[in-house]
Amino acid sequence: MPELPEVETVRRGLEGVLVDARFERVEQRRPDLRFPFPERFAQRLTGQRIVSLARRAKYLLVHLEGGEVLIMHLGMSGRFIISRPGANAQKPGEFLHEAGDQERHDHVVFVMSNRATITYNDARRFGFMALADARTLESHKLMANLGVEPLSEDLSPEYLAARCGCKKTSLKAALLDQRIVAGLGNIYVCEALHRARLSPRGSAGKLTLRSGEPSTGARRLVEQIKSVLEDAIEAGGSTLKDYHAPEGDLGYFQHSFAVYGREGLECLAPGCEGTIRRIVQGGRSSFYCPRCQR
DNA sequence: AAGAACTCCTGTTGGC
DNA sequence: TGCCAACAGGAGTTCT
Repeated sequence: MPELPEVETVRRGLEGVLVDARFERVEQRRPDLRFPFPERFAQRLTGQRIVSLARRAKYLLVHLEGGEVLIMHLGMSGRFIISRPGANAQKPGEFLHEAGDQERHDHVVFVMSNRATITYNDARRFGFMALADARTLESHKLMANLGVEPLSEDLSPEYLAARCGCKKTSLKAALLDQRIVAGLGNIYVCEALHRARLSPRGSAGKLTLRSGEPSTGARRLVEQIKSVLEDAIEAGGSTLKDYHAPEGDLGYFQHSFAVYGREGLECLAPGCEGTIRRIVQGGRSSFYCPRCQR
């Protein structure tokens, strides 16, 4: 589910309860998520103090005092629920059915030294957790092939043109490729392409001029990738289905979608009177306006 | 060897 | 109301 803005929102929500606290008890309720948990997962975390909580692409990176890093990916449906003693006190018998239904997918429970409890819930189990040595984190197989962070200076028109220039694939597929730009997903690729007035069906190679310079489209695209991600983070991410930030706050960027999920509705670009279409690329929906996105 | 198709899993939604 | 197919924010693996 979560793309970069949602993961960043989760990171901010967890930072306050995690950093400087210790894992007092870790309850791993099944042997695997998408992949098996690391060997002795709970034992390796228990007693460790958390030094910092970072994000790389769609990964959360929990730096531990002992030199290991807990790497977590939320997949499509992963979420964290923070609870503190005394908060959300429920009357006996109230909401028991709903609580039980949700608990079915509570796969890991972290009990912290500050009394906060953080529960990882993931219905589809496409998420996963791994442990890595902090000294070699960059070369860990999950990190090694990631492309640039879209909100850093590393994502420039020159970089994007260089990485896409030789590609035969579509612009949509190139932007979803985490080895080129790390952290974009289906929603924000659709939205960034619309803001940049580029069709998802266009070829990635067109971002590069014959001279090797970035095209004007490439310059617009880089600018709009950054702006859509910044706007979404500002809004606390997007809430679809029942996703929410760890403290239960709902993001509201979904109200700002110009194309995603808007098939058949009017294009919101000023002066454009096109109609949003949905096509399938690589088995996934692309929403775009055939009139203003070329 | 790039690019597309397939795969994992469960829940929700929309059409009949 | 019920049933069933289509679809969902990801990405590693397997094909062509």
